[in-house]
Amino acid sequence: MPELPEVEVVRRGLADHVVGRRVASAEFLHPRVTRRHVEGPADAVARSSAVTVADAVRRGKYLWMPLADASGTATDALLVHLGMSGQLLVEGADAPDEKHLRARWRFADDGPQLRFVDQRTFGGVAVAPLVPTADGGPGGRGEHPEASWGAWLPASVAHIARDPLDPAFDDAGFARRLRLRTTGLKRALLDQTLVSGVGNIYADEALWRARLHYARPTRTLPVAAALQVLSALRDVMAEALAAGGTSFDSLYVDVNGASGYFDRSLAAYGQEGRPCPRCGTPIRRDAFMNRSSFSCPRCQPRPRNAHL
DNA sequence: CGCATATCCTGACCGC
DNA sequence: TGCGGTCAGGATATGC
Repeated sequence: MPELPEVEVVRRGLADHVVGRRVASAEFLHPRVTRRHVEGPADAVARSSAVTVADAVRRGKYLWMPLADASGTATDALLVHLGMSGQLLVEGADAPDEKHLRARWRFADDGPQLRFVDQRTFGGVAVAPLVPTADGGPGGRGEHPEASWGAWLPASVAHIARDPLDPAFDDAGFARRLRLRTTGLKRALLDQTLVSGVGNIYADEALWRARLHYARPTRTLPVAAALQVLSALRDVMAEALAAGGTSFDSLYVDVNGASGYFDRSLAAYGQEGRPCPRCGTPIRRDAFMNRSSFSCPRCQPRPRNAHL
C-alpha cells in the first residue's frame, strides 16, 4: 500500500525517466481511472498530450507533473494518486500490456512509455489546473520535491495538508490543530487535511515508536507528545525511503508498497503475536476504523479515557 | 459544522 | 475442486 515513502520512490523514478520529455499522446483504458477528472476522459487525453513534462512533484500521497505547453508555460498538471494498488511503470513499447493497464502515455522521442497499472482501481489520474498554495510557498530551504515548483499545486489537492518531510511543514500549527480535534490520535494522523502522507502502516509504526495508543484522545494530548509523534513519523518514513531507494531498477518506477522491502523493519504493523522489539510482549491486533491496528499492549497501553 | 461510517474494487486466502 | 466468506484500505460521499 503506497504511502508517502513509496510515492516518493515513484516521484524520483519519474524525475529520472520522464521529466523533460515531450508527451505525444495519452490513452485511458478504463472508465474509473479518470473518474476524478470532471471534464471527462477526452478532455484528459487532450490536455495531457502534446505537452512537455516539466517536473515531478509530490505532496503526501499525491503526485503530479506540471505540463508545459509550446511556450514553456505550465498551467496544468497531470495528477496521479496510486490508491491501494496503483503502479507507474516506464516500459518499452514492445512490453506486453499488463492485465490491469489503465492509462498510457507515449513520447515524441519514441522512448519508453509511461503506464499506469492498477488492479483495484482505487487510484486515478486527472489533469488539474495549477493554483498558488494557500500558505504561499515551500519555505525555500529544502530538498522537498515541491520546492522546485514553489508555490503551486493542482487545485484538487489544495485541501491536502503538507507532509512531515516538507520543510515548510508547520510543527507548532500541527500540534495546535491536533489538540482542537475531538477524536482519537490515529484517526487524526490518517486525516490528510491535518498531516498528509500517513496511512495505516506508518501510523501504526509511528505510534509504536512514540509509545502512544491509537485511541489516545487528541483533545488532551500534550504538545510534547504531538511533536514526538511527528518526529517518529519523520524517522520511520525516512528509514523506509532509504530502504526503498536501494531496491528499484532504473527503468522500473517501482511501487510495491511496504511488502517489497521495508516489511522486514516493521515493529508493529502486521506483527500480530510476534514479540515487541522493545519489550517482548506479543503485538496485538485490534479491529479499528474498518481495518487493523497493531500495537504493543505494554508499551502502548490503552488509555482509560480512550476515544471509542 | 465536526465527526464517524459506508462505499468503491479485485485478488488472495481460508475453511468446508 | 469449487464456493462462499473475509480481508486488505485511501479518499470521499453520506449521515447523524
